[in-house]
Amino acid sequence: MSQESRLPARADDALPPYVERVLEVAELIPPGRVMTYGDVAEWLGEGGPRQVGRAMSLYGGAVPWWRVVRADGVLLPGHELRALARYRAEGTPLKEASRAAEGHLPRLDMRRARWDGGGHTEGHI
DNA sequence: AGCGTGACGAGTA
DNA sequence: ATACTCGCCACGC
Repeated sequence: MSQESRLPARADDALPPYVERVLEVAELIPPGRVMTYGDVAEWLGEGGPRQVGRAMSLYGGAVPWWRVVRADGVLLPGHELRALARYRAEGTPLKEASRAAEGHLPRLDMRRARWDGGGHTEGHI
């Protein structure tokens, strides 16, 4: 046929395959732990941190988005307080801001909070 | 087709 | 700790 029959594809049905994979990984992260965008990308074996970030920004609302974070532990801009409430409720390791940095929110203690998918690495869904 | 932008990351100064 | 550069890749204009 002349046109690649580019079907309209109902936007409310299936998300892009890559996005679905990203969201699944996000759901695997246990409470109290986090994974960086780069970790998720590496775990999937495809895409990069920015692609994971894009997927999360557009569709992350359906999963525990606060468990997918930046590698430097900075809280998600625009959602700092919402994320912080989650971390405190889950007991996620935080690094309190120093006195001198008053006004700054705490950052995640990546050394302790980072989760590598331990135990899950066999199935990858 | 180029160019700017972004829920990134690592490196350097 | 802050600022800036580069590499990365999908999107929108």
